[in-house]
Amino acid sequence: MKRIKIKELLQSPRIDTEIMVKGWVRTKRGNKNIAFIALNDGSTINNIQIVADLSLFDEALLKDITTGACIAVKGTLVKSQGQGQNVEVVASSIELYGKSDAETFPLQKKGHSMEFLREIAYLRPRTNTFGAVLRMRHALAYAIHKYFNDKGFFYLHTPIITGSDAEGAGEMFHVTTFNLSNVPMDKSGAPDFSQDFFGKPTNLTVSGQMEGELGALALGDIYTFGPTFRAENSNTPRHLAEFWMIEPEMAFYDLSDNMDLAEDFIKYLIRYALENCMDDLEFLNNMIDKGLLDRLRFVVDNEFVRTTYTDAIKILVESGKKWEYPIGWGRDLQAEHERYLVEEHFRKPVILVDYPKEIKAFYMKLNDDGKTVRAMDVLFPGIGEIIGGSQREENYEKLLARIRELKLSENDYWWYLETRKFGTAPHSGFGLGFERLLLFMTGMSNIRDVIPFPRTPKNAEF
RNA sequence: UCCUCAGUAGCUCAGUUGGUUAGAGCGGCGGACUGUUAAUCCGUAGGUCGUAAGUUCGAGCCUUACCUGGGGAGCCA
Repeated sequence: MKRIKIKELLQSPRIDTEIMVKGWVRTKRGNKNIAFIALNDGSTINNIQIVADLSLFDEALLKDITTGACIAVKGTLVKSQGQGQNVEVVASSIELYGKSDAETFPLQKKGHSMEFLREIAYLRPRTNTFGAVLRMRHALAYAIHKYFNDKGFFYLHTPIITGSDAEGAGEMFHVTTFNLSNVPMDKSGAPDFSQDFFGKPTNLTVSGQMEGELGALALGDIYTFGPTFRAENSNTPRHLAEFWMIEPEMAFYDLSDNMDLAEDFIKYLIRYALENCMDDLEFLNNMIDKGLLDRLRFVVDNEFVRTTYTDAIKILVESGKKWEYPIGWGRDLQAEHERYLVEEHFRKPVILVDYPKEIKAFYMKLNDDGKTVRAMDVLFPGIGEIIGGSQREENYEKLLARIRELKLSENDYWWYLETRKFGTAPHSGFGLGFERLLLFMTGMSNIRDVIPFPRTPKNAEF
């Protein structure tokens, strides 16, 4: 007999048919005559109730059916006599695949703290919460590919190992095959990378944007979706050393087109989740964050506010509030400022544009005022900046001038500059941190709990 | 990296001005119960109080250092 997934079983239950389900025991209750087993196979957050008449089964077998054990059950699907579920399986035979010693199995029927579950990351996908989060993570990854594919974007695979310093965006992990206790040195006493695997210093990528731009200037619209790495000693609920990033890059898009895409993209993803992940969203709404569904619907139903950095500064000054960090034109906005704009002043997602060039990256297109660049940050309630992007500087001379102004190495960017020599074009793009998106979409509060195996300073277990 | 709070049973926690033998709930184990829903009821085992040093007649409690974790900040996505 072929196994049926619990999700399918519950979606279109065929009463009085013989079926077989396989999964892991969540709970077992009952008395001397009858046992009720809540079985979950990961296909859905919902369990199927297995009813076992104790007189039909070996006592030793039933004793081994404990929380966490894996079993295969054949039986008849019937309407449930009890409250709490519509259908249940009256078992005719049970096969035990894997025992789960009750004294040492760490998961209980009751809830655990997120901190404890993080220590048993090899088992936490068996919990309702992590099952829901991981199913949503999959659904949104799929929705991202579907969104871009349907719009004619091409998925570009940018390198994980790079020889360039990208935009100087933070500390990088070195990639080397050197024996670290015996590194070859050159005459000046520095490591001699000409003897290393790639013949030069290499790192794990911090962004696929620059390679993405090359793709956009050939294929039109591209996106990347892959792992990125930051070796910064950031110990916060919003940072990972290894995280996944989505970076679309579009030829012929100006900043306004870029904003339109970013807003449409995020709303599409939320709508996709509301239409396809409701079981998991309802669970998360009940158990993790009571405001989750309202907040998701609110974002879908409202236009994002678009305003300039300069106007935002004005609003912050005129608010009359006392700030821990000073406000002033030319200073970057701190978390407290962004939160005020999003959560108190506008009470909506906000897109800020036209930042001072001094506080943004060299590749952003200079505005006519000569002081600001065509940058955009999308700010969300709770998590702050969820998207950062810009129109890119496509003019060779201006780009080169910025690189020199900031005393960056021209050699490092030679290939990036070449694209501005041969058929340059206006283009734009943005980056979205996948786990930050998941924080918003699931209501989880720590980024370590929306990725299966988090990598953070001092933590690379599993 | 900085600030701050915490670390006591498998889990979540309580533990009085420093004082004899460190407690509870849940979970586990044993038992009861004719359909349970985080079942219920009775019983029971389970501890190097994060690590190291110090103060003291005496430390879970006070001091110092370190380790680990939470929250906030910076950097950022």
